[in-house]
Amino acid sequence: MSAQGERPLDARELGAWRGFLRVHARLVRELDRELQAAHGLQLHAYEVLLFLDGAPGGRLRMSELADSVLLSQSGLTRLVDRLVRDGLVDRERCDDDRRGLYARLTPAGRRAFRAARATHLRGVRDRFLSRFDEAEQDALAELWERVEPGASR
Amino acid sequence: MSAQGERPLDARELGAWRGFLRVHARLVRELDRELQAAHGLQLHAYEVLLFLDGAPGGRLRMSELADSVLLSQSGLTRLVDRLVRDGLVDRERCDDDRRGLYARLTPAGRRAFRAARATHLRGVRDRFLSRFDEAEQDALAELWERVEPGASR
DNA sequence: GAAGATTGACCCATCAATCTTA
DNA sequence: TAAGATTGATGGGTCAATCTTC
Repeated sequence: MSAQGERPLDARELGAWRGFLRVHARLVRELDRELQAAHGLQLHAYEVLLFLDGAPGGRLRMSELADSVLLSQSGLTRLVDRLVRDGLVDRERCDDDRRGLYARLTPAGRRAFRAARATHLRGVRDRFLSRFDEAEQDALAELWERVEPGASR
Repeated sequence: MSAQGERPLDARELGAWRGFLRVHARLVRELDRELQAAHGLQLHAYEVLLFLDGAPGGRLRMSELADSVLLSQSGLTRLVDRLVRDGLVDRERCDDDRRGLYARLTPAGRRAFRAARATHLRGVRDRFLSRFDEAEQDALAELWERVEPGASR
């Protein structure tokens, strides 16, 4: 592996690596704009709502959310600030551990998420998933697992 | 495709899509930190140097660079500002079209790139490419092409 | 003292407007 | 009038420091 470090990427390696970067950059940009245009929601905001929607009582601790969303703890705090400002989420002190806070979906947040979901699912399927058959989707997930165990969970 | 939009992602789709997002988020963060720690270079800055290093005369028009790097035109201007400030790049007016500017690698920029390259190549291979055999790398590149023609070029 | 969460300072990226040359 | 590039305003993200509760 030593001198390997010096050899530039060959065409095959470039295709696998740069392709990954380019596809990610374009897809995320497009999905973000699409969500923003249709529902005034950022992609990260959508993900927060998604996890809250799936959680019992529509609420989750800030620290749990931070683990799910691809964002730092403080980044999540700022994002939830905006969601609270927009009335999609509110905060609730934990009863058992008064250091902790829940972020909780409001009825308006639930509606916003449900509306945005159709747009987003269509976007992800049209631009990404529809390009692969089932075996290829499984293969991709398996590759992600190899790079980062738990990534596709 | 219509009602499809409403059906949440199944386990297979989730694995392929969320895995992609998670792996990208972690990899880019780690590679960026690594480059920053070892050479004071940001990942985007590395890419600029990479393209300049490969260009004849070590220089490229700003607009050409913006097409290669995953960055907006103005984002590139700011980044090159910083590289100029750090002495790794300088700017040169085009002779034939005086609206245009070249960004050109300085000797220090060339040295910085060569030094950073070993670190970065090792990082990309260790964390990503080494997880796949040659056939899998080809397969990945082919999948990226399907999502975005030219992505792996 | 450590964990959960927020805040202040700062960096980086984008959009729309602008300036210059073609 | 359009193309190449930069700039001002703004939004969003991170780190390190801080506050509160365990």
